[in-house]
Amino acid sequence: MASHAGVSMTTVSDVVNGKGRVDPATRQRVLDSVRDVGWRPRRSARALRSGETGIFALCFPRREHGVQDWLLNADYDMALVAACAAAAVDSGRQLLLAPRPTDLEDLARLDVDGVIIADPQEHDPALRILDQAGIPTVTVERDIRRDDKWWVGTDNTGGANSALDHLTRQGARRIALLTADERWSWFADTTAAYRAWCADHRLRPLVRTINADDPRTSAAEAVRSLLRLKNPPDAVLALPQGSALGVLDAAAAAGIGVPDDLKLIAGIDSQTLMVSQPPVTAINQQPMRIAQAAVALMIKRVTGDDVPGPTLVATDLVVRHSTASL
Amino acid sequence: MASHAGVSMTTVSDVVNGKGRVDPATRQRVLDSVRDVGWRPRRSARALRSGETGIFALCFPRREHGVQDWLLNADYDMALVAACAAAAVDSGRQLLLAPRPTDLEDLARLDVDGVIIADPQEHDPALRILDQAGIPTVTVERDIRRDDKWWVGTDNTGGANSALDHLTRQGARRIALLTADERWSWFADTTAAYRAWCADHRLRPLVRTINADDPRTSAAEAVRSLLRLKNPPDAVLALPQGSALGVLDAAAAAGIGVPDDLKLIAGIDSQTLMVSQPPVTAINQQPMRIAQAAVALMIKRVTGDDVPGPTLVATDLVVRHSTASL
DNA sequence: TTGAAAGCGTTACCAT
DNA sequence: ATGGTAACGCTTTCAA
Repeated sequence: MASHAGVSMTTVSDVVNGKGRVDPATRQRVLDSVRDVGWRPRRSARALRSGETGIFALCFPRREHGVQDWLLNADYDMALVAACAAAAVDSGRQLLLAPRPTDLEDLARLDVDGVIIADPQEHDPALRILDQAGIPTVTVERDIRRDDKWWVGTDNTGGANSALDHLTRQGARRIALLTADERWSWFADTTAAYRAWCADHRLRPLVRTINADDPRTSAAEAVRSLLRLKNPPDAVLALPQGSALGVLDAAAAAGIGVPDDLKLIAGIDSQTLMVSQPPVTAINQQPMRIAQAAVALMIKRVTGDDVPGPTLVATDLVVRHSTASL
Repeated sequence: MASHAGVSMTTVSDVVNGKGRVDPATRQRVLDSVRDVGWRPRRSARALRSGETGIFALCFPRREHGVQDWLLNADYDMALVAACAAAAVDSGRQLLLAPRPTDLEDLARLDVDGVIIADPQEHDPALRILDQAGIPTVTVERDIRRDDKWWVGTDNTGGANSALDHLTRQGARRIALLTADERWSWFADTTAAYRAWCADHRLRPLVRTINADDPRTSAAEAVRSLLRLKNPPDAVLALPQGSALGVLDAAAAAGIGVPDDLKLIAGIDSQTLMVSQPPVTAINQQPMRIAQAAVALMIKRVTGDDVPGPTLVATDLVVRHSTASL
């Protein structure tokens, strides 16, 4: 390449990196050669030289069923992935999709500038390994056992409050919560917010923990039992992805009308909730904003900027027919 | 690292690469040092040396609205991404998510062993650039203007035939097709298959091209006009993602019962079709198998193996209530 | 069984 | 304004 243009490697490097010290004529000659030869810089060589790969990794939890289903099949995850990739590209970087690193072997493969961990579990082992290896990490949602400011998360408390207030405004007097495994901050924080809200309003909390791996069926079961209470709920906040459909199933089976006899809000939005009968009001967790915030935070972390604390992203209540007042 | 273990770089390299020539004792000593020092090989250095990055890129079309929505919001794409990533990892590689390269700048950033192009358009410019740069490429679905065997695709013809046969078996006599821009092979091939099937069955084809960017509304409009025909269809095969819901909308608005008066099959499956009223029979395009095939093909391409021709993946008809017979 | 040295492509530094 | 050289961390080749 250098020889084709009749200049030194240094000059080529200066030209492609826009260093001002090259003579305009030389500069043009080099650029022409670059086009002619079809030359392009090798990322690996640059990475080796600079110590930076220009790549962030996004790691989803591994499911137990096998590698096939790393990613939850939720609309939320799709938006998160797409927006992370877009944000990475906007910053001149790229996004690698990887499974959670579980051992040093995995780490060896994962030669990136930073790792974004989606939905960390309590004491997430991947985080321990990454910390140990000194790889900059940012989590999407927080590891509930980790004291750390490098995370971006949904404002679960605000989301819960706006949902509960909305239900109250629509006439609900006894609101049940369907939650799941509290090792995830989403469930833990929202449940805490729900209890606090109930205390504020002098209401008795009505919480059922369901199985997030089989949300529809287990939500339906939970609602069936709730409806048999002597003082049954007139509204449900159904957190886990997919659980709202189970609530609809149970209501339909019991001849309970939604929203007339039972109002319903889903804790996370998805396309199915727009199509269901009736369409279900949902908390939009703003995956795109979360993704942008995560990448922005990662950039701060790798460039050495400090941050005062975690980033909270406000939710947005998408009102649909399942919470219409009569 | 080498000095910590008291051996040469060569030996370290041989140990971590499992070359058999090292003495077991030495080997163990090196492994211990690796653990102690927390050393891990740098991918960039290996890549520089070997010329292989161990990374494949998956490039989705850019939408016009901005970088935010590269990925279509379909379940199909989600599954494709996840399964490509999984397949890449299974082969010891990793998957990078990138926008379509549009110029040489983009290519410079994209230092990967191969690029998987999802849903190429007619004469996709990204393919031209990649070919020009000599970067191995595989497409998911085929560029209809490209004569090439390095693609994996859905068996659109088989899918169309099984859908049409199923409709016929369920009593349909006049089947309409909703398709879209035939620059995509999916629409082009399925439409051709539909016409051939009609010819075989001595039926007059009834085709409407709708706007895939606004599928629900434009499908509803198309169906509304179809229902006004003197000889209206009693079944619809609605190809574009989301169009089946528009068909349901139009039918409901016109007081036409599905499946009683109008049977419906969606050309691509999604979660919403399981929830809609009624649930809609759909062609499962097997995104996971497509993804596995794409990565497998890419591996063949980069390792120099030849292939006889493109890979076709069979579809699977998921029967739901919208095609029940009376 | 092990080691020394060259070289992958790039950029920083020091010379000219 | 430009060039030479070293160095980034690894693997391959050749030598001991």
